[in-house]
Amino acid sequence: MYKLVALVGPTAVGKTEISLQVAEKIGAEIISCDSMAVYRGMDIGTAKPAVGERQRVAHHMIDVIDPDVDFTVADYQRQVKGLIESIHDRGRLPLLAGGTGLYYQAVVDDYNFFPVESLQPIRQGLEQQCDEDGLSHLLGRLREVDPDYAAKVGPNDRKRIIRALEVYELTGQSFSSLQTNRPGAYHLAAVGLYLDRARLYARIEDRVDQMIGAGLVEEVIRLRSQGYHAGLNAMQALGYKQVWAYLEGRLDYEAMVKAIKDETRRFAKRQYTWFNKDRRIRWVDVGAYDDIGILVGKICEIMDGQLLNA
RNA sequence: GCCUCGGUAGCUCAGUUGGUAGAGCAGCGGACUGAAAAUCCGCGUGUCGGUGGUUCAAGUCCGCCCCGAGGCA
Repeated sequence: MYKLVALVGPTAVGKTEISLQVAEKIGAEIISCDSMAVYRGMDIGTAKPAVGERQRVAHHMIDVIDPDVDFTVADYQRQVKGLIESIHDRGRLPLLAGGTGLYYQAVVDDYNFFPVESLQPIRQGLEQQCDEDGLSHLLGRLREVDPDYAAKVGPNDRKRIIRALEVYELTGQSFSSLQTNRPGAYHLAAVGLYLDRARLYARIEDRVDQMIGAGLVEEVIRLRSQGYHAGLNAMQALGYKQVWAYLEGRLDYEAMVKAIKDETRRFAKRQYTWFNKDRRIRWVDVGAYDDIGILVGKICEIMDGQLLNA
């Protein structure tokens, strides 16, 4: 069984520098656990580690595809599984570092994703039916083929209702019956970086201002000139979505900046909600340390302890 | 000094002829298996500036005080 070390936490908590130092100290390679850092050309708004930082420690799952390519949690998991193996083969440790809860969970709990050919035509058909007959009609159909999931999903959760029907059409099996996992798939050591809301929110505001100062708007203009459009999944990323709205005249400049900050704060809150659920994560209060070296030492100590007990 | 307007949730404000208060934004809690930085669900969080009256009952009426903005001297 492979060892897997994870460092998670909300956006702007300081993951990048801490994870670099942890990786250097424990001899790890970093596997980015970030759904938006996979896209090339989206650098400023995703706060990717700088090129120099990526030379300090080997990084994976950053800049792996262009923004108009479909990329899913299943793609992510498949690639990361391979990386964990090859990193161990090199005699190093894999450090899963980031803030995308679903991607983290899909790896550490080894979610079961069945193989499918093409899902877009079926999904688009369902989208169209939803527009024509209404979402409640689709929910009614879901009740017939997967009553468990129909009872669980929110009646307005269009994405999940459509997805569940899509899975049924693809596999002939109910969505809920296919949702299996293996929580003990790795020897896991997981640390969460915590910072109280007041300080985290102040950091978020600063960072958004910095991103804009560093040319976030110009980055989106460049993506637009390269032919990418606002409807892409990649462009739903925080910051990018609001800049597009600004460029298309749907938000004025001030409202754009406010929207990015507001949405980023809410995102950080959702990240806490997600990671709080995983009881294996040991939380470290970043705000309690003035010296990052001591903080890193503490994190490594916790990780060592978890790996020994595994 | 006098006059006017204002002081209600974190912010901006609403609050009929008196019946212990509600909107937006912000915030908080939760869910989450192929879009996840996505998507969805739930929750008003309050010395109504202070104080003394009138009243069965005061955010609403009266007195005094405090604070802010403007006006007149």
